[in-house]
Amino acid sequence: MFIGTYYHSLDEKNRVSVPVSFRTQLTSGSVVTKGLDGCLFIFTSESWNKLVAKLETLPLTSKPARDFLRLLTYNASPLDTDKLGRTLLPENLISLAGIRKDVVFAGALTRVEIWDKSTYHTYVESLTEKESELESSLSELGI
Amino acid sequence: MFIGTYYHSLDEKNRVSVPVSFRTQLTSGSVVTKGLDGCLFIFTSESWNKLVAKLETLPLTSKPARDFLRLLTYNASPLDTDKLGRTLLPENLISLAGIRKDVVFAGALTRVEIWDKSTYHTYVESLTEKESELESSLSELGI
DNA sequence: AAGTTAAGTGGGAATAAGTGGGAGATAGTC
DNA sequence: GACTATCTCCCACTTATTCCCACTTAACTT
Repeated sequence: MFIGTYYHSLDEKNRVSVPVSFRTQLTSGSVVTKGLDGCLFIFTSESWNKLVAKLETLPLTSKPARDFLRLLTYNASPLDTDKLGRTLLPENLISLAGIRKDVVFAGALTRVEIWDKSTYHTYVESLTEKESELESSLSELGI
Repeated sequence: MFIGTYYHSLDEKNRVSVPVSFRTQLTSGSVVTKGLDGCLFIFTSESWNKLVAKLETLPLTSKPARDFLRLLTYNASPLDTDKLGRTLLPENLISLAGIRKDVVFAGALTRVEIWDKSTYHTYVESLTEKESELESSLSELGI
């Protein structure tokens, strides 16, 4: 289970430290890819394999299926860490998430999200503003 | 499993480097052929055999089935690599995919897709535009 | 409060990968 | 049968990536 927010910085070689408390769970086989709302998702190998199993059932002959598959796989990259706990973010993911230097790691239970710091703050502010709307849509979901 | 995007260039002898992370999986018996949406497909011998098995069950009397089978088989070619990890792309596949010099290799789980760089960017932009529609398919898959 | 330990960041060196060119061999044609 | 052209294999150079080490900062313990 991933919770909490951690600030780190990207160095000139596109390396960033993975928060210590996430490291034991992000074992070999974890995958980082394009997420939603402007962030990146890190899947554990377990949750990534579940997703892959579903994606592999998609028919080759369906255009929307191909589009969808490519959206997830083209930008995916294995999350490897060096022995100091850093991972190398691919250029395409850095630009997709608009990451400059300051990076935010945020735990979202089953996955970790990576944000550019300023994008993150803008998003969190918009969350606060919409809090009351959120409550009503949440009750519809039965929470 | 193939994931990620890699840029390489075609030299004057129509050779192109296969991304390192794909090489161990693209063993002898792999096949490159005309793909869909303007790219080429590379299948591993395993995924190629599965596809062939499906194609063989298609009724001879179905025109679309015949068309699809011919599309894949007429242009298929074994993917051989030299000892530096380069493969020679046949002329017909190069022109089919509109490849000039800059080539994109993109992993799509069971297959690798080869794009001309500018065709690739055009396609990815079109993907971005319909991203919100595609996101709704996420929930259909239970993601 | 100070020392010790763990974590974050930066730089440099070694290694691997990408690209281009050349030489040798084979096949086809005159 | 010889010459030419094409294709394939091999080598070398340049660029990129990865690994390793050191320094700094922060946190925790005594």
